[in-house]
Amino acid sequence: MATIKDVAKLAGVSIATVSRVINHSPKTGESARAAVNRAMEELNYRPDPNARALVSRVNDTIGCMVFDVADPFFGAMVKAIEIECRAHHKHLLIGNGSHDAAQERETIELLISKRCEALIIHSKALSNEELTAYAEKSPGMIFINRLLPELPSRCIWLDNYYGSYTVTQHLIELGHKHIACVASKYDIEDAYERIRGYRDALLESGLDPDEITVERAEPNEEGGEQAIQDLLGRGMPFTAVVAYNDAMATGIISVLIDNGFRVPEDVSVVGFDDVIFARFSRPKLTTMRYPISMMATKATQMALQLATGEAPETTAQVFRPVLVRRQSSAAAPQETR
Amino acid sequence: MATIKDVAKLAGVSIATVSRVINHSPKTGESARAAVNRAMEELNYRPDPNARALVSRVNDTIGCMVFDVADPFFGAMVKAIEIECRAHHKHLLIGNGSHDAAQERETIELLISKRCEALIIHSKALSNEELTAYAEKSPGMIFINRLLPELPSRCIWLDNYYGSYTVTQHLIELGHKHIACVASKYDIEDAYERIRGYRDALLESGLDPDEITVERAEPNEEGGEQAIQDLLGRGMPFTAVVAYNDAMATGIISVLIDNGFRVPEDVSVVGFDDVIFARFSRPKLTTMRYPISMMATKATQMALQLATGEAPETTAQVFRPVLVRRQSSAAAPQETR
DNA sequence: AACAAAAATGTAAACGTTTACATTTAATCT
DNA sequence: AGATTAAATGTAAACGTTTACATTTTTGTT
Repeated sequence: MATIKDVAKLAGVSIATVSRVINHSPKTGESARAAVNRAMEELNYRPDPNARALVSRVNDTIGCMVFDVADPFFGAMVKAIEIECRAHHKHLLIGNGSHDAAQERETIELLISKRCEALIIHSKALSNEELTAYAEKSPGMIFINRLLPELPSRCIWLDNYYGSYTVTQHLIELGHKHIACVASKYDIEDAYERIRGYRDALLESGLDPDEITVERAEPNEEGGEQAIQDLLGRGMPFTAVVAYNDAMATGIISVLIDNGFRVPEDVSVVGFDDVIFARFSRPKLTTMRYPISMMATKATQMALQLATGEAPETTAQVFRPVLVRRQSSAAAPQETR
Repeated sequence: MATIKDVAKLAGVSIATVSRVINHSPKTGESARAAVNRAMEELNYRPDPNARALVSRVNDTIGCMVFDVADPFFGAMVKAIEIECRAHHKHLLIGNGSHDAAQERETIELLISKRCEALIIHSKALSNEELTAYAEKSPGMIFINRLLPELPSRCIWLDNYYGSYTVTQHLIELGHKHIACVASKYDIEDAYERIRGYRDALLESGLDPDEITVERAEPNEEGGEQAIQDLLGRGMPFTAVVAYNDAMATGIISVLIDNGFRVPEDVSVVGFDDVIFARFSRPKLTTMRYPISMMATKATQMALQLATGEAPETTAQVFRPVLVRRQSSAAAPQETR
């Protein structure tokens, strides 16, 4: 592979001039610039990013850790980051966290040792303390879907409480009195917040506190199936279910239909996230739209600003989900069962 | 950030010794090794990957281009690659192609100029010639879902013809006589192959060639919706639809149900790919499973072998999809309509 | 035409590693 | 003990860039 020296020789100039042409320095002459460009073209020259990064300390790379790239939610997140990176001519390095503390740690360390300029981290398994420690060492690190009390300006956060409260409220307005909640079994803050939103909505509308029913499971389709089976098995008389996310909602609906319930005529089911397939499941899912693309775009911009030394925000960026009414929620059935 | 010199000084040895310890060279003494490790620990030292790559010419990075990370199919693909990378302690650089020739070119160039050791490319928009030219310059480049006539040993390919033939055959066995095909509108080989498989299955079972009906659209949910609307509008009396992929199948089912058809009682619909949500749509999709994870894993292994100079395969690796029977296909209705 | 100022170019020293080769130290053999 | 060999360590040169500083060339002024 051709080096800067080859280009310099062919163009009949010094390597410094070549470097200046490459970097669009204003102090290069017209003729030299043309000769260098021709030589670069002819040799199919590409600057070695390693050598460049070694001296200039920038490598145009931003790193990203997500729970699982194969999950549509994170797919949307990565896509938004990729688009923003492309716009800034940055490259995107990616790793999965898999909700495993060891793996998250390994992935973050990897990204750091790669000297990424900016880092966008979606951590589920690591403690606030550990993440705060990382952030203090890495100036361009931003957390998405996390709210670190020590470092709010580095965080992008969703108002989960509001979301869960709103969607529960929606069901209450439809006349439902027996509303169950199917939550994630993991001990992370958004899970708590969503349970809290559900609970408060119920309480504030004067429903019997005994109606509060929370079933927890793995936050995917199988988890949804399992949770609803448990609920059904317990003989709870619910007419609506607030699910932790769309995947769980899908599993819940699946089991419900298999057991002879109609959705939404007999039971309403609402999701959370509004992932790509929420629109195409049957019935189409009523859900809270998690503005993950916007959030990821914002995260990338913030991370990039941090990397260039600007202090973009002084406070946490919190986004609000919005209710998307589709077909899986409807008025409560008459109390005849 | 600490450098190797700092470590050397603190450990009281030369930088060469530190380097040997880092790289687990066998010729280091016990005591020196201990001292160096202690110093590295104390300084929280991490070797600069740029400097390392500059001299040793390896940067432990593999690059990957897909159509769209947010698409579940590619999510699964990227995940498999990521797992394989992790196992080999490689980092994963990623870019979208977006089915746009200019963007694909830009992304590939980016990956090449980053000096990735291995490259896994899923190109839709670039010609065989252009891809072959890239591959000849980049020793570690592997193509997935592409069959380059000049470079079969660099390709991982799915037998699309077989898949489409098989699933059409499945419908024929169920007694269907009026089977429509909804294909991708893009002029890429797998689209052709799938149409060919559908057509041959029909022909070989002695069905009237006039029954061959191919509607082409964007290969996503909207495209499926649109294609089936057109078909419905034309008043074709079909009882089954072979869709290009699961997303289109989902859109097709959606419109069909909205128009009062029952799936599969009135119309059977089959997909292709078996993406994550095929199992959770209603009715569950009968589809051909595209073994994308296996293929991506194989691609990564091949790319890595190529990068280390081994010539792993001499012929194209072709995989076969397998029929997954679920609920969206059933026996043809009696001929009473 | 001579000179100053501005513009263009070149020289050489970094950047943080790896590694061939030289040197020192330790171990083994006579 | 001295010679020989093996093991451990050090020295210094590369890798391909960027960039401060020095030098040359061009332009403009008188």
